[in-house]
This record gives sequence, structure tokens and C-alpha cells, in this order.
Amino acid sequence: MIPLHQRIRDEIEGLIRSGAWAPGHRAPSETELMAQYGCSRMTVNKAMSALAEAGLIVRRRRAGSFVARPRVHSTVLDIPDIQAEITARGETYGFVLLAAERRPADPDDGDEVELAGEGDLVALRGLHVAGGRPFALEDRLISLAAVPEAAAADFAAEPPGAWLLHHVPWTEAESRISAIGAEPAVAELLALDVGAALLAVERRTWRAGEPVTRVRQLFPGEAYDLIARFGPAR
Amino acid sequence: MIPLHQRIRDEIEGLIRSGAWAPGHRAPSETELMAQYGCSRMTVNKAMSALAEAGLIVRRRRAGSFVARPRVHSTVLDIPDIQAEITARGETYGFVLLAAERRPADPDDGDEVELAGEGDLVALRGLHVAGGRPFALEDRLISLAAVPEAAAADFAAEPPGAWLLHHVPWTEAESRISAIGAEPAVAELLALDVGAALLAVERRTWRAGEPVTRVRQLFPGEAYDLIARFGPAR
DNA sequence: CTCGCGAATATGTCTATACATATTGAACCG
DNA sequence: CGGTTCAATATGTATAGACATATTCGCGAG
Repeated sequence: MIPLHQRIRDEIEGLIRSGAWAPGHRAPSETELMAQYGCSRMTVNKAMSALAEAGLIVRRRRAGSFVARPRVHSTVLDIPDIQAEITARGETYGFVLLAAERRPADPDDGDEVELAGEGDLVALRGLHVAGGRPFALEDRLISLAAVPEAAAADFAAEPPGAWLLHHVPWTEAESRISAIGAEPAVAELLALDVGAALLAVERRTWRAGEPVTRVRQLFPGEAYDLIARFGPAR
Repeated sequence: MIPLHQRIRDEIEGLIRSGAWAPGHRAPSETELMAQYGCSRMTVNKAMSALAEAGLIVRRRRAGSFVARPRVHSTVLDIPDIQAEITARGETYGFVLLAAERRPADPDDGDEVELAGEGDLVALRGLHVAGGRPFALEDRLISLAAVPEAAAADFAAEPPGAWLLHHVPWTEAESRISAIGAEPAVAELLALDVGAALLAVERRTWRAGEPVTRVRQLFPGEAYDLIARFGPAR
């Protein structure tokens, strides 16, 4: 049984997404919807407030509720877990740990110093492999001040991304996406020509304001797409 | 005056984001919060339902409300309007229309055929310029079946992105982000070496299920970053 | 000791009502 | 004709109560 407020919400959302109600269109008032659905105003209000929160309508007192004009920016981007992504494609996933060391932050690198805080860093380099072929190169720094358990973790057994996900819940994250050419060392590891275009995803995460980790993942440009959608899919 | 349900919501969100309530932590029941804030259950419920909808807590009947473990995927990505982005940086913006033609869809290109529908296409190529230097190359197709007015528009005066935004509200969009090497023609237009890494953003938009436009924007890799954030910023 | 059943609990939904608040449009007055 | 006031309107917030539903816990029977 679908709750009534959800049904109202879904129906109106359908009218908007189908284009039947164009941006700017004025929706019926709560009183009208209340009569239309034979329910109380609170129920209608719950549906309409949810649509407003979702950004589908704009509500103005005395004036009414209007279909919002969608904004170009801020779509939802799926940055999937690499392992999950690969297995979802039906390919076998592997992770090769190329290097792992514990070291203090480079004092010339403000970024590292901030990440390390009072402690050392764990620096990792690893290769994500899909079906026997290199899929992504990952360079990661983990703050031991934030995650002391990382000193003893075996990242060859469990890739650092998955390990962190299980051990350290984060509260904030920032991802930065750019394109760079492959340097010789990187090109060799990814089995590409030097200078080949790579999609670079750099992500930093924090827990309660304290930096936890910074990771830079390099994907061969033609092998990987990031997709962001705005639309009927829920 | 901040509404009470919002205050409750904000306070609990603060406890979660600060890490005071770790993932898995059980929040007080609605009855307890109701006593704590001296309000009715509906008010507490509104706050907690909103937090649940936002994915910050998970609610289970009889069991209670628990702080959710954040998921890696689905962050919010800002895909800004290029013109707005450049002027925000304090640089002068310019758009150079390199080519514009009206033509039927290429029957060998299923993508174009779908976009065109029963009508022709407008095919445009233009260069976004920031402070006198090339910033992005844009190739765009507009469906005249969906937007007949595009046949008469002057895209040299108003860049097609802005023109479309003003004339055709869309209801769905999909963006695809990848990295490619610059081909000779592209490299020359962007004043780069052949093979230089480019960030490619391809976006398609629909209105009420009908394809409206498809645009491919190529940015010099080192000149532009896309940033996605998840965190306390609201 | 285990299984099944019923009671307790926490959330989920909904109603009817009340008052607050922003905004608009129209009536009124200078 | 222009500005001010005021009432109508639509949303915003909140209450108290009611019943529904899923899930867990504990008790008692086998």
C-alpha cells in the first residue's frame, strides 16, 4: 500500500517531469488538492513540501506553488566504488599493491602537512585491475593521526578504499575531476602511450573536520566515463 | 524565527556531522525527543523524516533511528554555465561562432537520427574565450523538431547554451565526463599540442522525453576542474 | 533447548483544527 | 492619479489524538 502523500507527490512529479506542467505553471492550491484527493490539508502539505525540498516546485505564500525551472548545475554524480563497478560489469577485479610506506609529511607540501596533522602518513600506490588489464592507478595518503589502525592494515589483502570504508566512516568529501596526460611511469603501469589522456579523480575526505585521506585515481580516458543524471530516474 | 522542526533537524545533523554520533549510533526515539524539546510527536517526526530522506539516518520500526553510514557514490556535481564561470573568475568572456549550418541527421548516426526526430538539426561549433585565450570548444546539435525557433536564432550574438536556457526549459539531462587526446583540428583551435589531454563533457537534454540538444565541450585538461562536494555545506 | 506466539515498542500515516505569516489585489483616501 | 491600508489568500508551523504496521523480545509449550 502506497501512502497517500507519496501518491500525490508521485503524480505531481509525473506531471512535471512529463512536461504536462511546464516550468512556471501554477499548481493547484493545497485546498484544491485536498478536495481533489479527499484528504486533509496536512497530507497535501507533506507532499508539496517534499516536492519543494526536492527543488521541483517553488512555493510562495499567497501566490501559490509553481513548477521550478531546472538549473543546469548541480546534478547528481555517481562516483562508484571501483571494485563494485568492475564486478558489476562482469569482469574479475584485482588489486595490486605496488608500494606502501609510512613516512612523515613532506614539510614543503602544505597539503600533506595539513593531512598528517600531528602524526605520520601512510603512502600507498596500487593498481586496480579489471579482467587482467590495468583499470586505474591509485595514489593514496592516509593520516595516521586520524586512523592509527591503518599502520597495521594489510592493504594487499583488502584495497585501501574498501578498507577505509569499513573502518573509518567519513562525514565530508570533495572530489575534483580533471584530465591530464600520462607521464612515462604512469603510462607504463597502465599500458598506455606516454602522453595518453587520463581522467583524474582526486578525492579528499574528512571525519568531523579532521582530514582522513586523499586519493588520486587515474583512469585511461577512453576506458571510463563518469555519468551524471538529472531526470525521471529515482 | 527558525521553526522548531528545523531546529531539531539542525541540531541532530550537527551531532552527526561533527562525529559526536558515529555511524550506527542510535538516536533517541520520537517519544524521548518529544519530551526533550517539549513539543508534539508530529514535529519531531517531521525533523526525523527529513533527516531520513536526506540519507543521514536510517529508521526502522520498533528498532529506532540510527545514524547512517555515508555512501561513497552520489555526490553533487556543479556543472556551471561556462559564461557565468568565466565572469565569476573576473575574466572577460567571449564566444566565437566558428560554424553553423542546418542539415538533416546523418542516417548512419543513430544518435543524430534520434535527436532530429522528424525534422532537421542545427549544427554549431563555437569557441568559448576567457580573457582572450581559448577556454573551451563546443560542438552542439539542436533538434529543430523540438525547437523550431532555433532556425532563426543568432548564435553569434548569444551563445547557444544561454539561448537554449532562455528559450527551452528542459526536464531531463545526462552528462558524461571523460578524458580524450586533442586531435589536430581541435588542438589548433585551443592552441594546444596535438594529443594534449582534454576534459570532455557531453551533455544531452530532453524536454518531456523529446530530445532537445546534445553538446560536447572540450576543456584543456590543466585549465579546468570539475568539483563535487559532499558535506556540511547546505 | 528450540520454536512459535503474543505483547511491547518505535515508526508510519492521517485527521481536524488552530494560529502565524507573507503577499497580493482592491478599496480607499489624499 | 498615486500612495496607503486592509482584507483575502495560500502557505508555514504546530498540536493532540488515532490507528496501522513492522520488528523485536520474552515467555511458555513442546
